[in-house]
Amino acid sequence: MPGPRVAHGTFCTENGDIVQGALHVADRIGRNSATAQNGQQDDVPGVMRPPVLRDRPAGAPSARLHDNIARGIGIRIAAETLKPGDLLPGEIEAAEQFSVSRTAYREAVRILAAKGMVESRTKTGTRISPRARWHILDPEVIGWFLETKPSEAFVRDLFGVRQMVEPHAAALAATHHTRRDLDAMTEALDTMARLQLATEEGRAADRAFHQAILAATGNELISALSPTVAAAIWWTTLFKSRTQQEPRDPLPEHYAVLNAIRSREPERAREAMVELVGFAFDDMQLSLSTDGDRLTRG
Amino acid sequence: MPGPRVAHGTFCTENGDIVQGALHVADRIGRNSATAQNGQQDDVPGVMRPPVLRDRPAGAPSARLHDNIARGIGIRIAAETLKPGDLLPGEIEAAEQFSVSRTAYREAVRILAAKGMVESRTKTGTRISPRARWHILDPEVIGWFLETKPSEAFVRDLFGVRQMVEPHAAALAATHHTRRDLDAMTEALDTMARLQLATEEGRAADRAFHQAILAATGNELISALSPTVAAAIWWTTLFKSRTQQEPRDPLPEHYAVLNAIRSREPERAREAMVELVGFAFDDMQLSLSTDGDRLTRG
DNA sequence: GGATGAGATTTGTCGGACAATAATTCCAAC
DNA sequence: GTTGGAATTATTGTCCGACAAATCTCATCC
Repeated sequence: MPGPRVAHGTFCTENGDIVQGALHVADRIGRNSATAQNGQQDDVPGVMRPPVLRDRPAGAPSARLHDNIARGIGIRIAAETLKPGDLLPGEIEAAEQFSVSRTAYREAVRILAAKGMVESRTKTGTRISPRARWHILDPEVIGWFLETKPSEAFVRDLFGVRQMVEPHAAALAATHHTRRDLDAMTEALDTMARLQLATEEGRAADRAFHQAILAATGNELISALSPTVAAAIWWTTLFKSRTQQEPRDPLPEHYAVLNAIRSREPERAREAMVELVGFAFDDMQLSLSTDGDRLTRG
Repeated sequence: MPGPRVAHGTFCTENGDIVQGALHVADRIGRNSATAQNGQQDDVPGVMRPPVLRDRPAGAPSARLHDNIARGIGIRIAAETLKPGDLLPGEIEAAEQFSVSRTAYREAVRILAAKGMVESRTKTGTRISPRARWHILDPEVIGWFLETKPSEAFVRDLFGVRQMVEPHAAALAATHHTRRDLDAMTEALDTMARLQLATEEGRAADRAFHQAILAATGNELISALSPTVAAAIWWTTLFKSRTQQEPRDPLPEHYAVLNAIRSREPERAREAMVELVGFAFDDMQLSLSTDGDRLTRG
């Protein structure tokens, strides 16, 4: 084998860049001892707290090796530490870097492949797929994008989806909603009013409100966009509460939407939602312009 | 172990239903001999031809065991042969039914889990997730749904997405499109005009046209809805060409959209697309009402 | 110069083993 | 009888080592 082989413990990008030790997920400090230490925080450099896009109730099965590895690689792909076209190390070497068996590493790769982010071929190896193939609407993938500081373009795209989806969904919800849907919206909005957006619970209620609207469309495909919408909301509300000293009260717009839906007026619901998303869009742009790169601070 | 144990070669649903031998994917007739026989058709009962939602050029890596198994189970879930809450057999038993190793079967399960369709827990086993958790916008999942006769509700939901996405996208494309985008749209439409929708190539050009519009929005999240839109188009055009003796010429609406986008008139593009989707919606409902259950015929 | 074949490298698959986890059962104590 | 807790046990999670299959590379031959 001629030519200088890449040193152990490194990832090699297509351009020849070397990512030093970029890939080691929470070394499993002695697999026999220390079962009690539930290391929640996987230390990925420069990440924000994991967004709660989907509430896993109690038994969080996130302790599985392959899930953690898939997440670790997925975040690095989202953060463009690993770029499309880059080749991952061979399975034996990669497994060693993560200190896991080849089996576990392979299952992680299967997860990433299922999300369109990598592609494996014999002899060729496993390489990062072109961005257009990523299943970027996949809840977990979106979560990985939010783990690092998302690009401005990504945040704008997220809001592009909101602007497209939510007014339409509000109109549909106005005509299609059931009693149960309305209850969910009402309860979510009441909790949001009670707890405000300063608390994580309050923000969760905000997301739940919007999710309830998508669900009320009666269209399960539209409802499947909830995580995407939630991601946009999560991002905005997080930074709004950080950057604005006196954030505008978002409740009036929300109740306007709810009331229009309750009284089954599609057009009014659409318009109210357009206005709500418009306000959120302004907040988002404010966050983008003012916040700079303070995003990664603990 | 008291009580009658489920016989070998069966899947057991939650209600106690037994699915006889429902799960055997293309038994790999002697893994040493007969490499030449590329068994393209996985024999799943009552399926239509696999839709070409994403064109895999040449090296179709579909020969992999875990992909086939994931696909087989995914289709059965989509077809509701396996229902949410149902428990899959244990890994050893399931692997035996597919005549593969536990490793290969497990990788298949990881794929399905990555798409939100199953959930594995120790001791509990692997069970089908509630429908709301399925990543139903995932291209492969949509493909699995189209493999069997989709429910009317699903087809309507697909069109609900078209009605929401495409007019908005057309308007965005009118303002955001680049020269390259316009070329792609024009070429696709010209091919469609030349080959008509009777040929698969012509239908592919139709899908390519709509995909180009989504891409021209410049929003990669909206663009990620291409497979969903394509699925709706695929379904309609397939049955329109079967059921209608003299299908209406779809080209005028298409060129109306293209011209509006080319001249950068968002509102006109939106309206033209509303009309186009409206026509398609009518065709879809016609197919649903007239075609009945002739769908699965070879 | 192009086609062809041998070799080497990488993923794909196999089989068996043990660990970790949690549902179940059973026993004991109240 | 009920409740609490410990032992049992079934199931997934992980590891290891080996071989098969595919295909890229390169040398060879026509």
